[in-house]
Amino acid sequence: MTNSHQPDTAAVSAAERLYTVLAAIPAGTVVTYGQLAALAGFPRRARWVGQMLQRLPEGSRLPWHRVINAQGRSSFPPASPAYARQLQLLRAEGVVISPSGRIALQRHGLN
DNA sequence: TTCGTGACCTAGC
DNA sequence: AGCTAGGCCACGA
Repeated sequence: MTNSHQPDTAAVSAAERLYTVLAAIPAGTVVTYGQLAALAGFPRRARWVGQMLQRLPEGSRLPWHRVINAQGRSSFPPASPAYARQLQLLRAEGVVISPSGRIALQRHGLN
C-alpha cells in the first residue's frame, strides 16, 4: 500500500464484520442475504453480501451454504453443482428442503 | 466518472 | 405456484 487515503481500511473492516457474523450462524440455521447484511450492520446491502460470498476463497471455513435468498431458496441455478452442494450441506445439518428446492425456515425450539 | 453487472429484495400480476 | 418489473447498492472496467 504505497499511498493514497485509506478507504482500504474501511472496506476490510466491513468484510471482517460480515465474516464474523456469518461465522456465528449456527449449524442447522439459515439466514437470507438481507438478514445477514442487517446483522452485520449494513441494511440494504444484500447484493454486496452476495458479491462478497462469491469472491470468497474455497478454503474458507465460513458457512456460506447457510445463506439463502428471501424466497427461501438457493440463489444458484438448480442445475449447477453449487446448488446441489449447498442443499447437501444444509440437509446434513438437519435443514428440511422440499423437492422443489424450498428451504424450511428456522423453527424456534429445537437446536 | 459513467456504465454494466449481479450468490438481492419487494410488489404485482 | 411461478414470472416480471422496478428499486437498491457496491464493485470493476
